[in-house]
Amino acid sequence: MDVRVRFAPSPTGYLHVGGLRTALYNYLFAKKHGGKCILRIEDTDRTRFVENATENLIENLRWAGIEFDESLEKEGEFGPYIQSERFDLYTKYGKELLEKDLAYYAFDTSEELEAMRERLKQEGGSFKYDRNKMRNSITLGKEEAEKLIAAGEDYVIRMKVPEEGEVRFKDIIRGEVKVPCKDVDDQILLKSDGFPTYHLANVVDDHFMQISHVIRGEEWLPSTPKHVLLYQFFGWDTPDFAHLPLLLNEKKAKLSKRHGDVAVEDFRAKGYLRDAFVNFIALLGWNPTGDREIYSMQELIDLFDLSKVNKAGAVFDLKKLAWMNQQYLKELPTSEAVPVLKAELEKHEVTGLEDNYIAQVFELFKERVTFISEIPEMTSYLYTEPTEFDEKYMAKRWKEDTADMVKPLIEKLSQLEEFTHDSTHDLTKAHCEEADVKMGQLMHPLRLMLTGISSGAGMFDTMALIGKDRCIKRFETFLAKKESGEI
RNA sequence: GGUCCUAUCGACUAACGGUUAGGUCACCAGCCUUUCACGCUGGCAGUGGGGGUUCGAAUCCCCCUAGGAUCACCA
Repeated sequence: MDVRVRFAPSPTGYLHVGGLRTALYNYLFAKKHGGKCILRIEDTDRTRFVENATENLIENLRWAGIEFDESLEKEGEFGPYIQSERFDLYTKYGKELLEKDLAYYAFDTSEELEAMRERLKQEGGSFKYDRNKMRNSITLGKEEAEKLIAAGEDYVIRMKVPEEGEVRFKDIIRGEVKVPCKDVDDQILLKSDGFPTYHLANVVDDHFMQISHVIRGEEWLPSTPKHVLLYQFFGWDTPDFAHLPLLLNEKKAKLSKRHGDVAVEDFRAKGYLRDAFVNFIALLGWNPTGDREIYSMQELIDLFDLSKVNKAGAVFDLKKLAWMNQQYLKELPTSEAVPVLKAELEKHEVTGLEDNYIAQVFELFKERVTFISEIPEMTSYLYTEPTEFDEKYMAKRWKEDTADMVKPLIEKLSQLEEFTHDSTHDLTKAHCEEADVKMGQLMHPLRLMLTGISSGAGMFDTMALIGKDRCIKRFETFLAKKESGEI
């Protein structure tokens, strides 16, 4: 059988990380089996139309490295790939069900349905549609129903779930699932505006697009019996199902927009690296070996195994994501980092630096940060002379005699022709041996005078980056301030 | 409340009847070191409970408990 899978999001205006994981697994599965991965937009809810939502979706998926074999932008032979343009299909198959007596008209208003649910709640038990007590073509009779429709009354079409028996289906991840028919609701198939609900549209489209495997989130598991029944009603083959474990927040509830970031673009904006993010998402619910964390997209494809995906939900841990990002940041080619860092520096009004200089800054700081965006702030002393000096650091490292100890070294440094990491290092080392002081005794005061803070890259690298003239000037300024008692 | 799903360190996971239950994040300690990081080494920490099946159970079955999802003219 040809593998054909689809990612079928509704255009809500953003791509949820759970959606990205679903799209990714569909993609990995298709690639692994040499099949096709399809993108279908499910926009049957007219009330939720969002401008540019589809473009946003596609753009974010593309960023993640997920390319579809068939989509709105790349039509295959099973289009259209957006449900609002497949309207007639759903009408046709809704009608077919009506003719087969596997569906019926219902005229209940939302108030009447509300009242029914309230009543059912009082009685205890389920809240499913009470077919025999409501206003529909079963209680009213076909003729009366047609009269109402002719008179212009609003109606929906509901599926007629058998009263006896049970629905069974195989889930690749969970095994066999069974649900008694009496617990399956008479789902609305066609709404009063004539548009289909997800359930009808999804089944019809999956059938005609020849989808072989339905890979989606676990939230769809409870409605899958309805879908299976629909396949049976139509006499169509049922695809294989795989319901992915939910992505959870710290409280172990479904990750939702209410708490923190869930949109892929939020993570992008924060500066997460594409490969790191995708790697992390891929490992939520599955790990190919258990003794490795870093995998390329190609490795994920080669190793992907749907049947080994976890059943239990996975908590989305930002700390591990941060670690993952750092791992990728360390390996990021400097040429790719430079434009990003340059833009970040511009946000801090640092401009006019040579690419080569920015590259050196990145090299020195990539192992000290999670995001490139953190670099400008922690390297501000490279661009402007420090005016504040960490008091704790000063108290700890600047003693009575420090000025006198440091002056001879500064004098020697100022004589240096070549001011590089090696030359300053060699000179300082020789000086320390000669003067019989430990390197640390001088390194800290130098750092204090030059940067004002206690952390940063190696001192000799830092000096080389600041340059001889600026270094000497900062030493002198600091010493003068010390002498005048300003600091 | 009905239905369905789920249950290995705090978190992500490996072990698909036989391992001293492994790896990673986080945390702690040490090493490295001119600081901060990185890195390295070590440590803490887990099969929810009870019954079965079996020579042997994290793994298979049942019950309990706990969590979650779902029950819209949303997807």
